[in-house]
Amino acid sequence: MKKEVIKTHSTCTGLIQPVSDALYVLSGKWKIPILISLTFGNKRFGQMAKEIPKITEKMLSKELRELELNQLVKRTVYDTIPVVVEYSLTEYGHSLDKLIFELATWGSEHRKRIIGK
Amino acid sequence: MKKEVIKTHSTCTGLIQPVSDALYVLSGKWKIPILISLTFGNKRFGQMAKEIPKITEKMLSKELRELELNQLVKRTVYDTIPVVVEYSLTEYGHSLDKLIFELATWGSEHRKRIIGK
DNA sequence: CCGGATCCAGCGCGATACTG
DNA sequence: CAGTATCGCGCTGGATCCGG
Repeated sequence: MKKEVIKTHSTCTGLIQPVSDALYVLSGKWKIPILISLTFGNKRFGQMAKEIPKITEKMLSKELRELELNQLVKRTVYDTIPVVVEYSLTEYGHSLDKLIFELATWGSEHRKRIIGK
Repeated sequence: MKKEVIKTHSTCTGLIQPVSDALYVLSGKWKIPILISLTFGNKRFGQMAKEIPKITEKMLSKELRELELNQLVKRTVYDTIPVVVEYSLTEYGHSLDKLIFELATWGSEHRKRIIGK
C-alpha cells in the first residue's frame, strides 16, 4: 500500500511571504483605524485625533507618516494661517476598502466567540 | 438653506471596534502563517515547525494555544507512543480562508511598492 | 515527539511637556 | 492647528534548558 504524500507543502509556504508583506505595511496598533477613518472621506489631523478613540497625537502622527511612506495615504498642506493639513487615501489606499470591510464583517460575527480579553 | 450633516462619522467609528476585535484574535507574529499552513490540510506539530520559516517551537505552541482558545483551530491528540498531535482548522477557522487569500493577493501586488524594510 | 518553564532583550506604545 | 521631544514601562518574542 502506498504512502500518501502531501503536495500542498510548497503552495502553503509560498503564500506566507506575500501575506507577511501585506501585514508589514499594516502593522501598528492604529493603522487600520486610521485607514477606516479616511475611507469615509478626507480628514484633518485634529479631526482624526478626535474621531479615533484613545489615540494620542504622537501615535497618529507616527503612523500617518508610515502610511504616507508606503503610499497608502496622501498628505496635503494648505499654506494658510494657521496651517491646514488634510489627509486622504490614495487610489492605492482605496484598494484596501474591500478588505477592511470584510474584516469588519468578520469581526462583527466573531464578537460572540471571543474568549480571552 | 440647511446645513449639510456628515452622517458617515458614526459609521466610521462604528467600524473600528469590529475590526479591532477581528485583529485581536489574529494578533501575534505567527497567527496568520499558522492559519495559512492549516488551510492546506491538517498538520502535526513538528511538521508545522519545519514548514513555517523561522518560527520557534515556543511561539508555535503559544500561538496555537491562543488560536485553539478562540476556536479557530482544533487540537486532536492520538494516544499512541510516542504521542501524535494533529492540528486542523475548525469550520469557523475556515471562514477566514477568503480573507487570507485576498490578503495574499493584495500582498503580491503590493510588494513593488513597499518602501521601508 | 510534543511541548512547558524560565530568563531576558528590544521596542512598541503611552504620558507628559514643548514648539512654529 | 499640527505636530516634536523625551522618558520609561510592559509585553512580545527569542534562546535555552527541562519533562512526559
